[in-house]
Order: sequence, then structure tokens, then C-alpha cells
Amino acid sequence: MNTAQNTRDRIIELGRDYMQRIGYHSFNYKQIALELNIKNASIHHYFPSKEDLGLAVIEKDRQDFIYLTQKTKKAKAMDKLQALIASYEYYFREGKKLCVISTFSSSYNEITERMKLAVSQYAELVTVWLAATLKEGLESGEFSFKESVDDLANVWMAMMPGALLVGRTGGKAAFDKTINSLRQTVKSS
Amino acid sequence: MNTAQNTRDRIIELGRDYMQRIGYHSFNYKQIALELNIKNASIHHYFPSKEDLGLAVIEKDRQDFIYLTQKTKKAKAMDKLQALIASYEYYFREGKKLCVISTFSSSYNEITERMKLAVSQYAELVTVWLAATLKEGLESGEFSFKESVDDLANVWMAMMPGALLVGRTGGKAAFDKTINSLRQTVKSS
DNA sequence: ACACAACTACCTATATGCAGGTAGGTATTA
DNA sequence: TAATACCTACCTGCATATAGGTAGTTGTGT
Repeated sequence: MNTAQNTRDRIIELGRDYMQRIGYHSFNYKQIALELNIKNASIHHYFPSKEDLGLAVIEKDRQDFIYLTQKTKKAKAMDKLQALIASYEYYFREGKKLCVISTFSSSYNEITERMKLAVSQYAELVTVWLAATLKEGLESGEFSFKESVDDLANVWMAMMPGALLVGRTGGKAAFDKTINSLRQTVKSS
Repeated sequence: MNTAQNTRDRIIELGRDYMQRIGYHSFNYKQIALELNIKNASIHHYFPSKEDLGLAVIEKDRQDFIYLTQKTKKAKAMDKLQALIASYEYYFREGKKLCVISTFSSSYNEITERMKLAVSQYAELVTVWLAATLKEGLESGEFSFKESVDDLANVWMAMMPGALLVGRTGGKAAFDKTINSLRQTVKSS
């Protein structure tokens, strides 16, 4: 997904990266202005307010997720889940980042209504996809678990960002353990 | 634990509350100065730097956790876990707060080394207590699960804050579902 | 083919506001 | 009289945002 061609796209990519690392509010225009060799004001040319950039980052990430789901459309259920896990492993490896959803969830009480809506809808989209994928794997006999599909989708939604948080304080070992436990949830009994 | 008598303690309590709601960096001295009817500079009298207050908040929360473990020392394993869960339910109910550990984990890449150490040690303390409690319940026959005690402790460490994050975007229903699934982990087959 | 209008992608300079922090003073209590 | 618990009055730095300008490009009518 790192196909940033023009300045606008590069701002979104860099912005997303910083936000995932240090959070939406700690991130500032100066950092990316410096890296892109443009001025602070030029970022305002593309994104008049910080909220605009925040929304663009959420939308970009949502598009990337949709792309991931389409790319794996014909894969086995486990491979679909593994594709998602892989991106989380990438986040952790590259600077202990959080995912975009948990980044904005962390700042949820201090973002605008439009942003809250955007994150919530994005989170719902992922939840629905997870539930569908779990159901698919269950029906094909690939998975085995006792919880309801919806409940397990919820568990995944909580544990994936949870693993990233735990990994920040507990290091790679803690992160890996959590992800492994997560994989086991579809192979219980 | 809300037994704030003197100004110093009240600053810690209010500081903790704000940090859990909006994060360590978004929180500022003015807010609590206003609520306590003192001036910004007076907070610096007790906590010369923001880091000092951050460390005090972590330490206070750690003490509260230790108090919880001692209060439930002779309780059944499930009641111990339930006591911890209850505080998370309280966090969610009262303003969609995060727990202190996940609050600082969220800001992990932008806090000082001393704070990182304090959070990590605190997280380790909780993990160890969880593992001990899970082991206790398993050996007494109260619990039943197939994972290793350490792995399941890790799952709890990830899912409790995860539930709070999920609850922010998905509302009370999502939070409750996740917590229920968490409870089921000690009763699987 | 050429003049001119309009747009894109930046720039400089500056306003505004706020956050963390300090210096030094006062009032109260032990 | 010394410590404690505040205060007033600042400084500094930085972050978001705006106003207004320039250089180059693209489109359009005659």
C-alpha cells in the first residue's frame, strides 16, 4: 500500500505512520513537513484542518483493509485471518505502532464527532468481515470453536489491538504469545 | 479508593481520572487547577514536572491494585477475577475511561524512560497475579481451560483493555460481549 | 497562434492561543 | 522562625491556522 506518488498521498501515508506511533494528538504537521521538505502551510493547502487529515487517514486505512479482503477473497479462512495478523505483526515490528482503529479509539474522547463516526463505522466493517470469515471457516470444517461467530469476532477485535498494547510493555515475547493464543481460538476442542 | 483528603492526593486522583479519559498528553494542569480552585503554579509545587505527576498516578494505581489483591486474598479465584473485571466495568461506565496501564501503553512511544519502566513493571505485576489466580482456580477445580496459565494470563492482559477500546467504538453491547467472552475462557470444556 | 483567465502547488509571514514551567511573594500554621 | 501551601506575574516555545503572494501549468476564445 505504500505507493505514495504525489504530495497529498505522501502526507496521508506519513501522517498515518506517525499517528500509529505516537497518537493523533501528539502527531504534528512540522514532522511531516520536514520529512517532505515542504512548509507547514503547504499541508494546510491539502488538509485545511487537522481533522481533515485524520479523516483522510482513517479512509485510506479503510480502503487498504477493503483491498486486503478482496485480495484474499478466494483464500482459505485461516489464510484470510493470517493476512490480517500479518499486518499487526508488521505494525509491532515497525516501531510498536498501533492499528489505526485502536489509535483513534485511544483518543476517542477527544476527537470530533465526524471522526468518531468514521472510526466506529470502520471498526464495524472489520467486525462484520471477521464474523463472516469465522463462519466460513467453521462451516468448511477448517475451524472449530464453541462460541458464537459474533462473540468470537468481538474477541478478535479486542485481542488484536490488545496484543499491540501488551507488546509495548511486555516486549515481543508477550506480543507473540498473545497472537498465538488468538490463533488457538479457532482451534479449540 | 477515592479517599482524597489533601490537595496533593486530590491532584493525583483528578489527574488519573483525566488521563484515563483523554490520555496523558491531552490532559493538562489547567483542568484540574480549575476543579480544585487552585492555580496552575500550585500544581507545580507538588509535582515539579508533568512526569512527576504521571509517575505518581501510576504508583497510586499500582497501590490500589495491590490493595485489591489483598482485600480478595481469601476469596475464590473467580471472585478475584471478578473484582478486577468490576473495576473495568466501572471505567467503561464512568466516561469510557481506559485503565491506567493501557492509558500509558497508548502513549508508550512518547513518555520518558522512567515512566515506561513504571508501567511495564506494573503490567508485569498484574500479569503475575493473574497467572497465580488462574493457577489457583485451575488446581481447585473451579476453572477449566487447556491453555497454559501464563498464556491465559496474557490473554486477559490483552482482552481487558481491548474490551475498553472496543467499547468506545462499539458501545456497551460490544464491551459486555467481550467481557463475557473473557469470563468464558476459564470455563472452556 | 496568442492572449488571458483560472488553477495547482507551493511559499513567507504572522496571528492566536495554550501548555509547561519558573521566580519570587504572602499568609498560615507548627 | 521555618516550613507549608498557596499566590501573582511572567517567560518560552510550540501547534494550528490564516492571509496573501508567486511561479508554473492548463484551458479557452478569437
